[in-house]
Amino acid sequence: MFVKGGIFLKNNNKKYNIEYTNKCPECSSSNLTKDYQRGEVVCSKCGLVVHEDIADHGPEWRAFDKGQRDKRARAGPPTKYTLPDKGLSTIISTINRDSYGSSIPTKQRAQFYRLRKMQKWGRLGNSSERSLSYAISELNKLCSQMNLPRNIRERASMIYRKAAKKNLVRGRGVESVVAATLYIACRIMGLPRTLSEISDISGLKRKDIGRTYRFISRELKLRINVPTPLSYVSRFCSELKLSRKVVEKSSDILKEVIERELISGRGPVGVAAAVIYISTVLCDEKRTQKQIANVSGVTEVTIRNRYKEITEILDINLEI
DNA sequence: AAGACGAAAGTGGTTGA
DNA sequence: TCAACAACTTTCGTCTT
Repeated sequence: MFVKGGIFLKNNNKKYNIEYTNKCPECSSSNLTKDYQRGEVVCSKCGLVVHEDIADHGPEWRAFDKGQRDKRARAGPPTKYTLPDKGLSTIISTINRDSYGSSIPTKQRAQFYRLRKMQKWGRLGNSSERSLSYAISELNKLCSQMNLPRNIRERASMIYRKAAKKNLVRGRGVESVVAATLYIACRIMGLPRTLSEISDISGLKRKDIGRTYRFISRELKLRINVPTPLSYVSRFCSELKLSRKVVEKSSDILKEVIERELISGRGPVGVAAAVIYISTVLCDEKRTQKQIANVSGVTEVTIRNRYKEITEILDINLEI
């Protein structure tokens, strides 16, 4: 056990090791960058995503002197949208002691037992709250299977709450709304996942998730930007175990592609896949179209079509 | 044998009348 | 609401390495 800012971290925790050793397992460079917004630790030398889903253990505010700190400090953890009651509930303790620490007489213990039971019922009593807690457990399942950082989880459940409040879940199935809110949260936080990825893991149909996603974003008037191909590049590259060089090459090519307006109307995932393919060939770290197709979820044909267009217009020669 | 290529037909979403 | 349309997928035969 180690202590950091009053928080105990377990020794066997993988996150702990990475954050504290600060060495890349691939090239053992100590130049790791933490990106709390993306929830990733990236090696600046080789581009390996050393760890995803890092948590920010610090408070969400900053204080510059003792006065400010005292003013802002408060009891308890920050509120969490992933708990059904946002972590704000009062719970009758199971320890049979009063506020002075002396034990409660046996006579009254039965009474406290009944109180606890009734409070439990009351907390998760009505059906909307029960379905909310079901939705959140589904969300947590999905997120951990997809290795998504905490902030996306929080954002997704925030959106789900809004949807539930507006009665948008009814008749749509909790699972598909959960998947859709997760999809939205990923895009808002700049870590887009494709509909196919979420569909594969949740076991729901891509079409259904897509339809629910459009419905929810329209009804809640969410303004969601179209993801740029760039937001997929680093993730796909790290899944393909490609070096930093390829990532940089890809974003260089992508810049030109965007300038020449080669992406209008094209699916961003296909463009990202094609650019990565080109970069792997140019950087002598070639991956087959099939490998790239597998991680990106578009077909080889699409990669071919995109990369033909791109190489033609940008005058890139892939021979030799 | 594996990878790349491209033609052709099919699918699902968007758009505009 | 419906047809036209572009992007993308699936399938498959052919060529190259």
